[in-house]
Amino acid sequence: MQDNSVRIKDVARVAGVSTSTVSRTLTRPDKVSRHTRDIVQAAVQETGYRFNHAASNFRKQRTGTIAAFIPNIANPYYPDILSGLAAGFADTPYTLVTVDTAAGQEAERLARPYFDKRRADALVVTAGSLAPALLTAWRADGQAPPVVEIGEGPDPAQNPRVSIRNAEAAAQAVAHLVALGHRRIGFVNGPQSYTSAARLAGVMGGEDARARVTWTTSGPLGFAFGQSAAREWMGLRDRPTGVFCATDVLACGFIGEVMRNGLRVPQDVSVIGFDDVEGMAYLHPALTTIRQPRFAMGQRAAQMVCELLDTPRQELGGQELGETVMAVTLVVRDSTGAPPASSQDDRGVPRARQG
Amino acid sequence: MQDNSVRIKDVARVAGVSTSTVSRTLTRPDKVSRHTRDIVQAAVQETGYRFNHAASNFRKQRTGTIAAFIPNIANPYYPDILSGLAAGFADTPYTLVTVDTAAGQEAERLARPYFDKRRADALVVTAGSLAPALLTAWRADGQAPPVVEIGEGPDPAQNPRVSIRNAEAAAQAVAHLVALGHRRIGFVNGPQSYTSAARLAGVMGGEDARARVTWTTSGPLGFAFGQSAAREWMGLRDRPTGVFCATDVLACGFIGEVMRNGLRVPQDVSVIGFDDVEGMAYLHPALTTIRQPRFAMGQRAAQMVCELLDTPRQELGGQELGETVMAVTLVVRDSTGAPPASSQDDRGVPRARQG
DNA sequence: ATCAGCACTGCAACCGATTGCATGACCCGT
DNA sequence: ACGGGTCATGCAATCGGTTGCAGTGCTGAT
Repeated sequence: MQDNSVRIKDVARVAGVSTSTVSRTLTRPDKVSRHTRDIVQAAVQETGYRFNHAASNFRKQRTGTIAAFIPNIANPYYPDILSGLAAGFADTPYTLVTVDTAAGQEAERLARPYFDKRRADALVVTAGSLAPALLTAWRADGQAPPVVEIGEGPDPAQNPRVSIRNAEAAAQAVAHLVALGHRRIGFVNGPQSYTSAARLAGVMGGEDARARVTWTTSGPLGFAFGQSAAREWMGLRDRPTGVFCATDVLACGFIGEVMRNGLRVPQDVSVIGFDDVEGMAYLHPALTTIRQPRFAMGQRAAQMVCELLDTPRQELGGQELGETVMAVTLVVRDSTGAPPASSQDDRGVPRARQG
Repeated sequence: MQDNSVRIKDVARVAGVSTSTVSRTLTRPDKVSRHTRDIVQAAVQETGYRFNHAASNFRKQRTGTIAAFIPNIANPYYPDILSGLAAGFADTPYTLVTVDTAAGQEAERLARPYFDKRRADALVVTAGSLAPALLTAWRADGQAPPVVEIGEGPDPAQNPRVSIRNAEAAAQAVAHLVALGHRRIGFVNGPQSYTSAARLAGVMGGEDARARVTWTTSGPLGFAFGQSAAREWMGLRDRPTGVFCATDVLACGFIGEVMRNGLRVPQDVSVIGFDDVEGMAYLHPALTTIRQPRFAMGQRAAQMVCELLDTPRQELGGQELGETVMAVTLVVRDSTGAPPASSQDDRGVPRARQG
């Protein structure tokens, strides 16, 4: 009843039809008459046949694999993206393979092999996982499978992409601080990248926002740099009263260090993060942040991949899918508030000395 | 020079040998004469041939895939495990596929398909990702690939396993609190599982430790339950002065809520976590915890998988590999300290009313 | 009655590497 | 010089579905 060596030909024998018919019954039931279909299905039951994806994929010259590159799996930004991708591929025949490129450090060794149609049917590359130049070069190889990008990247997009408006979102974060009355604002940015450039542009965007941003710094994503940014901030003469961190993780490291030094958040300094990563709502203070719909972004990317793959080579495939831009949300929690009283009087351009 | 349609037979033609020879040159160079090998390798260069793993795997009736099941990818416990696994498989022909089983909720749909040699060459199942009963049942299927377990599980181990001594480690955490002078100790445990049972056993292990544990609770892993545990704790009459949380995430949620209510850590309550998850060292206060060597555990598991797969069916394979037990480390940071003065006098069995 | 058109099914080649078995060359001991 | 052994290599079947093409039978229109 359920031997491990049941093949399509065994089913065919039992059903008294050819393997072609069994194959068709399994993959395109509409091409087979109702009668035959029933017979074959009964035979499948009787034999305990289980479909062999590997063989099918091989014959079809596909892999059934989608590779997703992420810069650092330890960064809590990615789990939701991956869940979204997984959800998006859940009812498809595709298997998701996640590759941590160590922020691109190991890209040559780990990612390069996937730029080959025989290794993956499509690729999902998240911002920061691969130098854009490498992506372009490898993508041009001819052997490369289609790619879908997630996050900020070169404009216009070379591939279908799902993203957010980083500049606008960053501006929104700054606006939140300004609305609370902050007149000296700091910005802790991530390392040089399209993403950080966009966010910086957003922060510096408005005439009057720019005047209020008195301090910016940038460094590697991760708690450690949040911590050093806090140290830097503490050493400042006219400390910004509101600090926007380009990432919740940075914000978390920043807040921890600031509090360790006896300062209070938001009484002494307001901090707003970005991403709305898991857990930050449970800290004290709960982190105010800009939420990215990461799950939905992953899911949408998966959907794009499927469209790309289902669409026969009729058109350029990629170009038509274009870019899906998702909305972010300001999530106000407890890490932002009015600036300390001593700086309440400040207006416009910050003064050189604190009152 | 580099067409996408270069196959082994093209290389053979260019080299003037048979495909068998090319294949052997590629996979078992020692079976080919030095002379021929050079010729073939030159032909490989010239043609730009790239090996087709899918075809190779298919012919060899393997998949080249190792599936790893984890309960929840959003839990910061797993990234390091996955990195370790990835590192362990880095120089092997295996591809790691990560499957989030939603704590086993979706196991039937997501994990079951992999219990089939045609889907994966081996499985890595982490504690909590799959009900042990399902694992046993599916494993017995005959079609199932070998599995390696990570974490606590049924004793004796049915499969090769890498683990830590959860009971001892938990006892160590309690001992740390006791050594600091705590006489009323609380334990916030995870949901019912082999892991939580072992930790509870450890907590309750010693005669005198048991007397000191005045409160235990258990619930789902995650920040939210850490928070509710804190609320529960705050409502207690004779609050434990030291609390051991079975997970850093629980500890984090616990501390956040406690501080939000104006209490200080460790001045008012000491909290020790478990795992040493990323980021917890940057919080305020930095979390004292028991470190699990997660990366090494993943790496060791990968190594076991390879041994299992390399070893021909000569012996039972699994049984001989047994269990690798790794050492944990107490990492003392700032979330634990002496109990508050008001409870310093407490000795031995806690009193019913606070002095 | 005839035939185009359609629906269904079978035949057999095919995806690309692997490998058991056969072959031929050559070596060695007796 | 011959039988047995070793080494290197080639032949061809094989892994398990898939699919282009051809064949069969039936319907409906003329």
